[in-house]
Amino acid sequence: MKRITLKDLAGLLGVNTSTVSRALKDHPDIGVELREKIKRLAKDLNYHPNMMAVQLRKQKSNLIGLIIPDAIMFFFPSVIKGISEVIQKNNYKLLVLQSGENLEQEEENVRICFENGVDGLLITLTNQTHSLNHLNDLRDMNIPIILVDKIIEENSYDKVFIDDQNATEICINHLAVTGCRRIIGVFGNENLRMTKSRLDGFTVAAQKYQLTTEIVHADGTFEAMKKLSQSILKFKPDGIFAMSDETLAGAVPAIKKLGLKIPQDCSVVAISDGFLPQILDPTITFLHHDGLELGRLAAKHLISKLQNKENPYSNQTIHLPVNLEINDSTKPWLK
Amino acid sequence: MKRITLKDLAGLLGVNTSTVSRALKDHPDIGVELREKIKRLAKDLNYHPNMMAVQLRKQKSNLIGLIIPDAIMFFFPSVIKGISEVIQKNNYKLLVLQSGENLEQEEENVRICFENGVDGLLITLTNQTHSLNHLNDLRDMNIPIILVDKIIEENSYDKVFIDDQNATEICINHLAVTGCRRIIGVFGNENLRMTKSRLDGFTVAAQKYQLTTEIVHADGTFEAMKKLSQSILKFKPDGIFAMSDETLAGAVPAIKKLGLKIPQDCSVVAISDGFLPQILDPTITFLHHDGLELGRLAAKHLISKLQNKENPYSNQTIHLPVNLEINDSTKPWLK
DNA sequence: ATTGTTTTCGCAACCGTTTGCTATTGAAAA
DNA sequence: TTTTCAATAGCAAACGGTTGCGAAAACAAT
Repeated sequence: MKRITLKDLAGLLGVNTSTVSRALKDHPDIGVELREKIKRLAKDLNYHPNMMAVQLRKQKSNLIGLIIPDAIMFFFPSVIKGISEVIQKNNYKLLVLQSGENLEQEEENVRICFENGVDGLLITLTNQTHSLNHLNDLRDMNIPIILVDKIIEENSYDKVFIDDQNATEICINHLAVTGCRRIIGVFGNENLRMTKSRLDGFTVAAQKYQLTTEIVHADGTFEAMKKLSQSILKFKPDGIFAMSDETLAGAVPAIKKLGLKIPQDCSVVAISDGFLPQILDPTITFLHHDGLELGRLAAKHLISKLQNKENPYSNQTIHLPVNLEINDSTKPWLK
Repeated sequence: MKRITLKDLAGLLGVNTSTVSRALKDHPDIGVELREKIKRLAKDLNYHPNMMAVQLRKQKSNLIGLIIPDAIMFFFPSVIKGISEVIQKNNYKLLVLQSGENLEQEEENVRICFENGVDGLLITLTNQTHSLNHLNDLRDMNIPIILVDKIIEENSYDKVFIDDQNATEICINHLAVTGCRRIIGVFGNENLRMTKSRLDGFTVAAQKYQLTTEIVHADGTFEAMKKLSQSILKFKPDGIFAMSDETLAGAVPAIKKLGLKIPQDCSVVAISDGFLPQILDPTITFLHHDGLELGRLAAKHLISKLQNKENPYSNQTIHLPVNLEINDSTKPWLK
């Protein structure tokens, strides 16, 4: 079956397509009587506008591009959900592109966004992205772009992410005030800005509380587990900080395997999206790096830029508020 | 900055837009010399075709709609990833719409897909969806639609999901051959087709092995935990089957709380996407309901329909192959 | 009766590409 | 020299809407 078009409706009623177009959007130029007749027919024939045509004419796609490294990692599903929620509520549509931690794919994805005329872009950079030149085309067109979560410093785009240094300080603070003096920090890939910032927070807080510390860098869960095991044996910590879900997932088994009890023998605090710490036994105190809220915040910020036609590149840094979820004995996720 | 168009290029070179259009796609009608000149200019000026126009003209969007209840639930992130992978590899784009387990939102999302001229649709129905009438518009246009994972029986659309009954039988079989005789099955919302099928499998296998069984229905993790706790006290099982991640997440804490050891006092087997069973302590044997593969399979099926212009509504049922991951003592996810 | 003002609707251009057909060449074949 | 035929490039319609402007008719004011 062919799609019903404005022309079809116009032909059937012997009026001009422009009249139909206006009638359907309640333009006052069209008489009430005719207007109703047109709307009735449109409904009867189940007319739906062809958005490709609308978009072309209006030069607006109502499409938002979302480029992420990997839809499956701990954090991103919630981010997608948060973004999608806000986007849909504002009559935008979400084009989801995965880069698979691959810079070339990311560039390709940006190109796809450009060609499809996205009105705005939300992008979480891959770990390999060290320049933002591939965003230039979109920038030239004044299309708002927001860097989400994984960002790089040298740029003038808006960014939405948590204050990594502060978040880490809060975690270490908690360890310190609950009595820990010897703390191991488990960190991810040391080339990432995120890792560096959290490392900074770790160092600052450690100095403040005069803690004895040790640092473990690990790429991925398994490496974290192996390296931490050795480190624990040598260093004999009474507290461990995991900077991410990936490292936490390695840290907890390592601790258990050595026969240490959490938190009696060794406290654990992590920065996490929240699922893992509450599923582990025992549950772990964590600083909530809330993907859902981060997604919502980023999307809202983008939408407001779009609607208020603000300067698309205001170079703002928006920090997601964080809070510590003390979780040593309860399972609030079961509530 | 304005976007460079074919017209711009044509104007600059004093040729017709059709010439430029053909040159850029290596049409033999255009002389090699001119063709190269055009391509060079296009590259220099960083020309990108406007897909909205292309789509309108070609009446093809290369867009695939994905409608899911909730992007954050255990299973769906992997499904999204699998689909996205295959879709991108075939030069399609993914429009992701969430229904939030809400039928009206689902209908709205279908409408959005229709208006945006998706070339195909992948849809995981909400729990409230009991009819497929809202798909009629797309069906009338001969747009291929594939039901993924959550399906309903009464329809003639293609479906991709696991053989729930068989999967359950495999799980119960494993419990039986490892010596369990008294088994509790923990099931989700009893109105869902998926629950019914898994219940059927449970019953069939229980009969086959002459097991004594008990059934618990629970909506959500917390309810599963509460109901199962009581049930365990009364029934004294030596094996527990959880039909989903949601129920499993309730079952394991319930068992532990009663002081029972897994698997010494009570074996546990679940149908699961795989993350949770491998994160729990101890790790749980599970039948892998693989979202990643399911997504890939569904997407591939859709793409092949699109490319081969097959009958869009062949009413096929495609079952994802399943396999049991015996996981009582190892943590393969750390490998 | 004339002029002015609304109301109601049509005309046609436009958004950026694609594509069937035609027109203009120059060279090979007759 | 005339005919034939490629090779090359242009013309214009089409995709399905939107929108500025003008036209006709109806009504009010003078």
